[in-house]
Amino acid sequence: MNKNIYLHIYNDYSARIQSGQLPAGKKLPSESELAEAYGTSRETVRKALLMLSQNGYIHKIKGKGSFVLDTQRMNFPVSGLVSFKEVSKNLGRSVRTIVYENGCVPSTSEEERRLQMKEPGPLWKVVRAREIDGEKIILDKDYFLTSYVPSLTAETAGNSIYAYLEGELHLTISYAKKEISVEEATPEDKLLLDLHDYQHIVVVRNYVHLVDTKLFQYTESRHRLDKFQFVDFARRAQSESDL
Amino acid sequence: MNKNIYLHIYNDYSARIQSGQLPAGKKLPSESELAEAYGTSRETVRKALLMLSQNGYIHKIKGKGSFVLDTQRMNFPVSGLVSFKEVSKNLGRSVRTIVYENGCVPSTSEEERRLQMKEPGPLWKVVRAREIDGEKIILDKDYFLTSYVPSLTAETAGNSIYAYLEGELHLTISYAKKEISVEEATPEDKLLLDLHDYQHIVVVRNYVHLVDTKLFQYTESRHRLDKFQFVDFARRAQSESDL
DNA sequence: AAGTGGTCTAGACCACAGT
DNA sequence: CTGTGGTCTAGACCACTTG
Repeated sequence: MNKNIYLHIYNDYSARIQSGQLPAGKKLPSESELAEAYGTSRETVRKALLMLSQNGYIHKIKGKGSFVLDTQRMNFPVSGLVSFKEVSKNLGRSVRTIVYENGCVPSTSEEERRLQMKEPGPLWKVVRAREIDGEKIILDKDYFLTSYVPSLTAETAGNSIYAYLEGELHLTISYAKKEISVEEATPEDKLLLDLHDYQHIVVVRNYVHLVDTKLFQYTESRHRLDKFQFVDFARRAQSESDL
Repeated sequence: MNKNIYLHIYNDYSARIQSGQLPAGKKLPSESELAEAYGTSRETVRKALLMLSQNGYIHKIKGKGSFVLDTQRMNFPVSGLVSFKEVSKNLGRSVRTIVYENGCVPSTSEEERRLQMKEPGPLWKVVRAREIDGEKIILDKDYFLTSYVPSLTAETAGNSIYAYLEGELHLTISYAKKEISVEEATPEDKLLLDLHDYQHIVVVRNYVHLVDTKLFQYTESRHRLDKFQFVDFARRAQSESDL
């Protein structure tokens, strides 16, 4: 068992910090001590600590040590890909998913542009509303290239599509670009969501790429203004030329 | 000259990729080749490639190599700290800064909460509007703990505060938490910005920490709805327990 | 001076791609 | 089989912090 020791260390400490077992400000063992404790080398420990640092769990200070950050106040480090992050900020609420549409459709010109399609073709389209505490707050519109995702069952659409893509189809998602903007609410928004009198809506566009760098999914997540929140944790760049 | 070789490699390649000299899809030399070319070891090369990958410049595929990503379409990798990122999405526009307020004020209870102050005290407060193409689009409200920033000149407030903090005061910014939400426009927003008839405003709250993990600055950036855009580049997490 | 993290080395073995 | 990136090792020297 000498594989992915750094992930093991990372999981150990991220769990202990998230659970509050290690409180904010607490000093971690030194890198040498951790190396010995896990029976590994210092560089491997450093790899785990780098990840903890980049994900907002700890903070390293040269000459002093590594310290637990206040993750409670941080909510949690976002900038992630995982689908429901924006929603599940406050857990312990009743969440329900309503599937409005789930099937294969011909592409529109806008969808071709979003998915960088060279010519019109079929798309798998899923439209779902997320209901929280009895109000339909979020409209999720997902588009998949049929070459990767031939079809989705209604049951899958009602649950986590990501789990299906990775677990069943073995598609490996690699990276994504996310754009957040505010736009005028469309008639569709007003029809499918409980928008009250809001005239605008927060649009989160997600362009999802596979390991072969191919764009395979485009997702539009449309949030009611008052319920939207996005949290981002950012470290200062080390390089000068990074703008 | 054997220090920060990995930064050197990173700067070389990020520059070449941003300039378009290395086009999207181009394969980089292998890690061994790069190690020899730069007269260093493979692990050092890997450190540079990891940074390039995390900042959205390249993409690594096991068994195949490292490939340049389409950074044009990416706009640029955000999740940064640099102040004007949200604004400067489209460059080449006339941008002007109007300083409304720049001085020391007693703290309000909300400000004490934002800055985690235990008791009331003086704050350095800067209020500025950003005018783009003749319209005041963004209202920036910055608060600094006077223990770190005793004062700012009007000239500094008109330019980049960050450059002053790091260059002159030698404060090293380490990390920040950013929160994006949409709120009702205040009378102050309507007075100081060209809001048209928009009743809501996008609020970006920034909590900035120094290397000693102390929170020293709180910034509120209030954007007119229609001009707001946030772009984020996210890599898929390697760990399972990351939610 | 002792302890800490930051950087670097020169190897090694593995898993995966392509031939 | 060869070449690629992914992981790991057991050292080394440096810069910084603290006593």
